[in-house]
Order: sequence, then structure tokens, then C-alpha cells
Amino acid sequence: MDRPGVSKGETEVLKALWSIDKGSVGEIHAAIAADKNMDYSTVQTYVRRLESKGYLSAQRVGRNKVYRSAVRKHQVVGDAIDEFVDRLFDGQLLPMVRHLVDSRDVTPEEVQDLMKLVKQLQREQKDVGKP
Amino acid sequence: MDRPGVSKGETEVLKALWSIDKGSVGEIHAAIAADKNMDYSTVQTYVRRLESKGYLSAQRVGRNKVYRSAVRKHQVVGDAIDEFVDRLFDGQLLPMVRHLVDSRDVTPEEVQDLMKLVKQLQREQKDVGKP
DNA sequence: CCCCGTTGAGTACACTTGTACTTTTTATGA
DNA sequence: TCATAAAAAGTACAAGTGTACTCAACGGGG
Repeated sequence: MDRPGVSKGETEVLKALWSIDKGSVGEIHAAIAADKNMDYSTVQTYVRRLESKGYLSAQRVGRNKVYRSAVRKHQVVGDAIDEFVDRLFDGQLLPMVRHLVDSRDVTPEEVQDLMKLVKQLQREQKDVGKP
Repeated sequence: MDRPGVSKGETEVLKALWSIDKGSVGEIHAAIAADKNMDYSTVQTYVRRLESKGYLSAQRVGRNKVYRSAVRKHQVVGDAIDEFVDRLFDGQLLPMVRHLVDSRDVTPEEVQDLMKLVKQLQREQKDVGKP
């Protein structure tokens, strides 16, 4: 069940697909084109490669194909994170987060959200094993 | 001043170099070999590539060269993180962290450390502009 | 009914990366 | 002094990636 990794360009396609749920190459292209600057043919290539890697499933509808992601976003993103954290931080979470907040400006809002997140984690851990 | 990115294998070499500060290819190899399984020649290749990309500076000492990193760890890691966060989370910190803590088991110790980290952030932000 | 634009399929090609093998140089100990 | 081991230098090569161009097919609007 483990496929070859997703490249940078392919990731763009997957993100677009997740955002529109399903669509033809043209629709995927439209969902990307906004910010990035990716040729239709390039998207086509990425789609083809993703399909052959098993990340997309296609369904014929008349003359065209409708693609949808065959993997959950959570899964793909999680795998990418794992690999990244392994590569740079030997799998350790804390140094990673420290670097994150350390190297970029964190806004007060973000700090608040972080705090909420951590508090929630604490609560979850207290609840372990309780009804 | 912006060099081509560092590949996965090259990152291993850089990490080894940061850990021993400086060394010959042999010493770098020794600093890696422990866990990973990287041939001496492979390390040689990575070193050569890193040098030509401008990440290493070399200094001749007798028959061999002593290499050291020409870039600070913080810089390289920071760049990698930025690119990664951009690629998967459109540059947004919070979704990234949420996913991080969400997708892997966080130990109680890690939660405590996270809490410390966030509290420190809060303190820092209160101090902005004060003597 | 036919042309045109949208799709899909096939092909291209240079650059990067992982992974090494081979050849050359050189200091060093027998 | 000369062989040897270690390091450096050069070469190799397949797979993956970014980035597209070309051509064929087909379906809908004029």
C-alpha cells in the first residue's frame, strides 16, 4: 500500500483536487492557475503521473475523465510531515516546533491559537482511560 | 546569495558536518555511517555537490581536504521549513502545528514542553517595546 | 454537417538525485 | 625506496522531476 512519494508539482495538483473534490484536468488546472503559474500540459502530466502512482482514481464521463483523489489529505500530509521531521529533526517534534515559532514571526493571534491547542492536548491527556 | 536547495542525501552530510564542526570526507562518513547506510563514495559525491552549490568550504591540509559548512544550520533548516510549510500549508503556521500534534502521538512531556514554549512566546510578546 | 476548441494520449528533454565504480595521487611505514 | 592504503578526482547511469509540445479524437454550436 505504499506508493512512491508525491513530488512538489504533484502536490499542487492534489491540493487542488482536494479543494474541488473532483474534476477534469481542465478543472484542476483552473483550481490551481490562480496563484501558481502552471501550464495546462504540465497539470496533465502531473495528473497522469499521480494516477500511475495510485494517488488518483479516474472515472470516464463521456469524452473526458473525472479525477478524484484516492488518498485522504490527512494521510498524504502526514506522510510528508513524518518524512520531513525525520530528515531534519531525527523525528523529534519539539525541536521542529521550536524552530517553527523561532524562525518566523508569530503573531499574537497565532500564539493564542497555539495556547488553545496545547490546552486541548492537556485535557485530552487527562482524559485518557476515563469514560 | 540563494543557492540551489539541499537534497535529502546532502542534508545528511550537512547534519553530520554540523555535528563534528569540520572534517574530511572520511570523518564525515564516519559521523553518518552509524545509523544510515551510506557508502563512502556516496558521501564523497554529496560533499562534492554541496561544495559546488556553495554550502561547504574546503581547506587543504596535507593530502586531504577539511570541509566545514559555509552556512548556518539555522539558515538551512529555516529555509527547508519555509518551503515545506509553503508547499503543504500555504505558508500558514497553525495548520501545520495542528497537523503535527494531531497526526503523531504526543507524549505528556512533549505537551509540557510545548506549554513552556508557548508561555515563553506570550512573555516575549508582552515585552515588545518595553525596556 | 462540419469546424473548432477542449481533452486525452503520446513523446521529449534537460536537470537533479541516489548510488556507486574506477583511476589517480600521495603520504607513510616496512 | 617502494608498495600500500587512504583520500581525491573523474565517470556512470537509471530513476525521478519540471516543463512542455504535438497529434489525434470527439462532441457541441453555428
